[in-house]
Amino acid sequence: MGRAPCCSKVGLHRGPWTPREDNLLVKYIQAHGEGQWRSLPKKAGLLRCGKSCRLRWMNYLRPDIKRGNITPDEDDLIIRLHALLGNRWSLIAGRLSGRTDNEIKNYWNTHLSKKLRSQGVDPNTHKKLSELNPPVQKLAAPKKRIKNTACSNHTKNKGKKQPKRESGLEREKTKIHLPKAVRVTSLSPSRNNSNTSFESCMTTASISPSNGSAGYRPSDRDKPRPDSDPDDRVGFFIGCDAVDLVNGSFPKDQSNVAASDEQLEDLYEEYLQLIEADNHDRHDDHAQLELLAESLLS
DNA sequence: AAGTAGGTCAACCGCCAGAAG
DNA sequence: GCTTCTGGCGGTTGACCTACT
Repeated sequence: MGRAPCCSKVGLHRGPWTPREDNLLVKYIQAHGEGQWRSLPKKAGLLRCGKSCRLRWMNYLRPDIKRGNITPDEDDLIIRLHALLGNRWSLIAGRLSGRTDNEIKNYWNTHLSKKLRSQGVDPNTHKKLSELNPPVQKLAAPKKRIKNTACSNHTKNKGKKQPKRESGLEREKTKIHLPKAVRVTSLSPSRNNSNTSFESCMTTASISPSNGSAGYRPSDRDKPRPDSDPDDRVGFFIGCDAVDLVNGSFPKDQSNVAASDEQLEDLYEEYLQLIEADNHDRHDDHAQLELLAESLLS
């Protein structure tokens, strides 16, 4: 059955988003919530494909997104999750609060795979290259550039397909710093449910610890993959992440759970402790991660 | 200073599963 | 039960950036 394109591309804007478009999208979602992506552009006054709007929101404009500054702990977690889950970027991103699958995927492709190669590890199999095919090691890319990663992501609007480069000031304008939020309501129990409004996301925004790294898990991403068990709804909150990593199990019914701010902060603390403990006890955690992977993939 | 090669990452594409009609 | 629609995912692209020559 042929599938109609998600939208007619005729007359629609493509390429990098302008600050104005971002603004329109954010304002619309603030007012009406996420969802209904197909009709959203028209209602919001955007000449964009709904899919493009969704992507822009999910990967860039969402208030709970943490951009750049991927910590060594996150590095390590990504590598180990990749070893267990493979290229299941959304699942991996789901274990890292505020990170998007796109960011993780890009980060993997541009940094981590090279890092692994330079360590003599095949990024696909996570096995020693020497065990697989010794000559391949020469593929390890030499680090030529010293990059200021502190602002590598969100301070640059590296417009794609832009006819002309924006000035530094102009680029800066597209940087949108919205308060981080923690979503505690499940998205889209049904397609017509627009209760997952921006407001509902924002009402719990204050629970993020001041370091700004706690928070929301992209709930939709937790939707079981087609090839995974229906019960594999992974942790809905970052706190659940901690629980998951520690126990290798998930709360049975998360869909309607709304943790209190205090609970979430506690759970986040637990998460941080886990990361710290991880440095001391990799073997135990690896076993826990394997349990996690099994539960995700079974 | 100019040219080049390679890195980065936002955005796009095609496909799929599940919901809705 | 079938068709269509919608949202989501992973892979890929390509404009832009920047270190190097």
